[in-house]
Amino acid sequence: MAESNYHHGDLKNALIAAGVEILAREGIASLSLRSVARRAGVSHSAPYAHFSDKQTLIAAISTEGFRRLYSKLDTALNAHSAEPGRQLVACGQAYMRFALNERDIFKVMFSGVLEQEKEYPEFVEISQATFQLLVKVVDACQEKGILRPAPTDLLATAIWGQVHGLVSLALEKQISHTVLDLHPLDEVLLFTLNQFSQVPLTL
Amino acid sequence: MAESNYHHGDLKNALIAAGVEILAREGIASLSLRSVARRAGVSHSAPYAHFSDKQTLIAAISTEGFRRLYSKLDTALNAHSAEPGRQLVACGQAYMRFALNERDIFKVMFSGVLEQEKEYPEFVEISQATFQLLVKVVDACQEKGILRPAPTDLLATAIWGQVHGLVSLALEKQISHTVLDLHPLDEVLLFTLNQFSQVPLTL
DNA sequence: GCTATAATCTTGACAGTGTCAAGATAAGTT
DNA sequence: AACTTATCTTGACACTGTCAAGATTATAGC
Repeated sequence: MAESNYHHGDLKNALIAAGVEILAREGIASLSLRSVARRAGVSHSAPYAHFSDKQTLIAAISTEGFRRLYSKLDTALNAHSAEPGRQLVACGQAYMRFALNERDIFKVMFSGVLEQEKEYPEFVEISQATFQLLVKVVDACQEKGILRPAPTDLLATAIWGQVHGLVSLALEKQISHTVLDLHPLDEVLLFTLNQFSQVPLTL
Repeated sequence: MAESNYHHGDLKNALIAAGVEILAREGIASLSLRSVARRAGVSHSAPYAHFSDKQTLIAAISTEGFRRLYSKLDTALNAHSAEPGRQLVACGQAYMRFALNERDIFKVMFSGVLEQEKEYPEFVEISQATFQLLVKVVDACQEKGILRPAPTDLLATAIWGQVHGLVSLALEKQISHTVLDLHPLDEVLLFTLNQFSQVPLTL
C-alpha cells in the first residue's frame, strides 16, 4: 500500500501501461520518459531504475503492443477453427483494425522508432510467435488447397507483407483517394488476399 | 557570393539538402532544425525564415525524397520500354533498393514522421505522380495479359502495398531469419509479384 | 530483531531541442 | 537616398534524455 511513492510495487509495469495510454490518448509526439513518469506519479528520473534508456522503455511498450496484436489474431483464429480460408481473412481484418484503432502503438511497433529490436529478447520472441500464428493459417490453407503449394514461410511472408503494406499506406494516407472512394478498405484487403488464393475468399 | 551569411542566396534549398545529407550520414535521430542550420552554416533560428516549423522542413525533405524515388522509378521504366512485365519487376526492385539504400529518408517519407501530409501540396503532388507511374505500368501489363483484368488503380494499390509491405518489414528486420536465409530478398520480391501475374515474371 | 546491503525513488544539474521575440543587416523599390 | 521588406542573428524559454548524489525502503544474513 502506502501513500509513499517509494517502492511503488510495480512501477515497471505501471510505466509501460502509462506509455500505452499516452500513445492512445495523446499520440507518439507526447511519449517521453518524463510524461510517462508524470502519468505514473513518480519523479522524472524514476524510470531509470527500470529502463536503462528511452529505447528500452520503447522496446517494452512495443512488446506489450505485440502481445495485444497476438491476442487479437488468436481470437480471430479461434472464431473460425477448421475453416482456414475464413481464418486468413479474419486475421487480415484483425491486423488492419488493430493498426487503424491503435495507430500510434502500431507505429511504435513497426515504424523504426525502436532501433535495435534484436537486442530485446522479449520483443523478438513475441513478434516471432505472432508470425508463427500466420504461418499456421497459411499451412492449413495450403492443405485445403486454398493456397498454392509453395514454401510456407515464404508465402506467409508475402501475405504478411501484403497486408502490412496496405495498412501502412492507409495509415499514412498514401492510398489514393479515388481508390478509397470507390472501394472500402475491407474490400481492398479482400481483393489483395484473393490474389494469393485458389478459391475466392469472402468476408 | 559574399563571405557574409546574411542573404545566403538559396538557404531554403541548402537547408533541404543539408537535411537529406544528415539523414544519409547520421540517420533520423540527428535530424533537427538546429543540426540542419549548423550544416548550412547559419544560426539556429535562420530556418524560420523559410520553414514555419519542423514539420514544414520535414515535408520539404520528404518531397525531395519522393522526387528521387520518382526519378529512380522513371529510369527503371525507361530501361524496359515496351516490356511491361520487366518494367513491373524493375520498378519493384528500384523501390526496394531505394528503401534499403536510403533507409532514413525512406522512413521519413513513409513512417509517419510527417504528420499532416495533406497540408503540403508539393508533397501530395509528387507522391501522387509516383503512384501514377505504377498505375501506368499496371495498365500496360493488363493490356498484354500479364496481369488479370481488374480495376487498375485497385490492382496498382495492391501491388504497391505488396512491395511496400515487404520492404517495410525488411527494413524493420521483421522478416524471419529462416526466410531470408533461404531466399534472398530479390527472390522474395519476385515470388510476391508473381502472385499477381498470369505469366511467370523473371529478373 | 538488528544491521548491512541492495533496490528504488527524488532532487538537482547539464546539454540539446523547437520555438518565439527583438534586433541587425542587406536587397529591392520608389 | 529613404523606405520597406526579406533574411539572418542573438538571446531567451520550456521541454527533453541523461547522469550524479542523496534519501528512503525492502531484503538477507546474522
